[in-house]
Amino acid sequence: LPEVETIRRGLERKLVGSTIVGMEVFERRLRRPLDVRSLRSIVGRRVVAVTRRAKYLLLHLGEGVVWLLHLGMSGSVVVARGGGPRGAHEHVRVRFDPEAVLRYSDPRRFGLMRVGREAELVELRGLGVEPLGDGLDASWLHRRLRATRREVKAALLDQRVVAGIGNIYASEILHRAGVRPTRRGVRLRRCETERIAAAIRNVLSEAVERRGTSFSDYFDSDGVPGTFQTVLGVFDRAGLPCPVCGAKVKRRLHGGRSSFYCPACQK
DNA sequence: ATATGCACCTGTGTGC
DNA sequence: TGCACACAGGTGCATA
Repeated sequence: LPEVETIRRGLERKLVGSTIVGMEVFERRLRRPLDVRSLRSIVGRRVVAVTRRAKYLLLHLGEGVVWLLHLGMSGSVVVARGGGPRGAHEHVRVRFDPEAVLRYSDPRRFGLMRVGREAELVELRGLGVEPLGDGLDASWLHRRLRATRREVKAALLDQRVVAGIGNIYASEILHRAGVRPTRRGVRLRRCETERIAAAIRNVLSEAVERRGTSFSDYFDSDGVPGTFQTVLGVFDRAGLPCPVCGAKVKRRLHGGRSSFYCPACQK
């Protein structure tokens, strides 16, 4: 979410008020094949607003038409003045007036791009509350987490509960809250769910301020990396000391995804 | 409801 | 240098 929000702000600044004047599709095989005809239908429309829902970007084009983008694991969107040759994994290029070029690249092709009416975008159905909005109230989160026997890390990654927490931030949030990723929701105490609720807001808003976490692929719509990787407490730090207590950070796999935690700070 | 595994892809790092 | 393997920021589906 912090990465997507950073890109949203860049697109808002650069594209609101601009008109789409051209589109080239180089590769249609994303997670779902691109529907080139409906994509091309946005040529001639103007960007009215750029919003975000969970990890989806919505470019509002007037009359209820929305251009929906998801960056998957490795996607990027860069907006610049000029074009240049096609990038190695550049799949779509869109030209705007006044002069701007948006380049959508995605090496792993797990991303998504489609056009539709907002109410009809099935991808947005069933998403949970926005973690930086008003919906994330501590009492509500307590009830939701206590209502499940799942591990709390799995519950935080479930986009139907809180929409937008990814694997980096799930580990960071639980470290900040002092709760092990393997704890069952139903076993959490009130004070713990309160700390989790506060950590969700604090970790995500700090990561937004730092313009996201950059390891290798991610950069914003100016091509600039984020800086949250410099303040990570546990993520990708297996064997290194916990910055809070100095104990060695551990890594474990559940369901094919890594969790990182401090065995001393997190109970 | 939940857990698990796998599928979709390419790139990178590691150990041999 | 080549090779095999594990793993990577996400989501969706099939199966128990």
